[in-house]
Amino acid sequence: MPKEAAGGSHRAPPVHTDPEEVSLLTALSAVADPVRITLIRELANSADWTRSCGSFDVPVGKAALSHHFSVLRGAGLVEQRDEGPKRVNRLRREEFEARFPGLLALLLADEVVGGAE
Amino acid sequence: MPKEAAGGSHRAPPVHTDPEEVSLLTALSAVADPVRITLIRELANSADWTRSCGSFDVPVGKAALSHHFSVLRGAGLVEQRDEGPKRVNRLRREEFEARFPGLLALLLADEVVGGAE
DNA sequence: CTGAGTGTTCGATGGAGAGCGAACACCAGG
DNA sequence: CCTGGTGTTCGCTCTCCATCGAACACTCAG
Repeated sequence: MPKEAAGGSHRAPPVHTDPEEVSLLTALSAVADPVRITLIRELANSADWTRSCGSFDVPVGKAALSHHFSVLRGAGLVEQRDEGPKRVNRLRREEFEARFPGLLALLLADEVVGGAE
Repeated sequence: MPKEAAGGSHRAPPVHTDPEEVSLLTALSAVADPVRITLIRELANSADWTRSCGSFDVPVGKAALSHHFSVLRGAGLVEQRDEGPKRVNRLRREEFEARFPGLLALLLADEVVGGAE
């Protein structure tokens, strides 16, 4: 299936989902994963649009990482923008908080204790 | 093996987990399931100790149902007590709220409200 | 004691999704 | 142009878990 280039890579606009359109189950499922929790926390500790997808310290390959970001976008948790060859991220704090009050705070509040912070 | 001998007509005691000892991931995983969400909601709309396990309207057999209650106990969400041949339930509102503030409210708040369905 | 009702456990099955490697597409820089 | 860095997609594997049917355990009412 020789497919045309078009839909291929990260030059195509990232598909975003509005938090308002996200079901509760989708949000909970997105958030019930250790890797994604780590991503959200690291993202929360960084300024908006400063973290590229590859700059996160998680023990998975980039294929899985790309999948995780796709899930986070689908849950309305993360917004992405292309910046040169990189794709930078932003946590949708207020929008997500408006749809699921307290959930994001819960994820960040339960930070791992043990020093580096 | 020391067994509760004479006169002791006791069934296997339900194993409960204190919400304080529950990890965030465990709680989120427990809650990220449609059947268990239904159970929690129905339980929230009933008085404590008034609902037996079989009295819930969910489209699963009793084997699966028993498993779901086991998960809910393990997440510190539900407390059970044997009452005659039945096992009646209670939602651990305050205790769970203390450990995961806002989470229970989120589950109940989203009841029939429209997001994307 | 016997039978009905209730819930748990066991074994097996099916599907969802998390993971990887490789191939591909895009961008910036030499 | 070609190269290195970045991220997405595809095909595949593998593990986890939700589910069921059947067997078992227990309590209560006749």
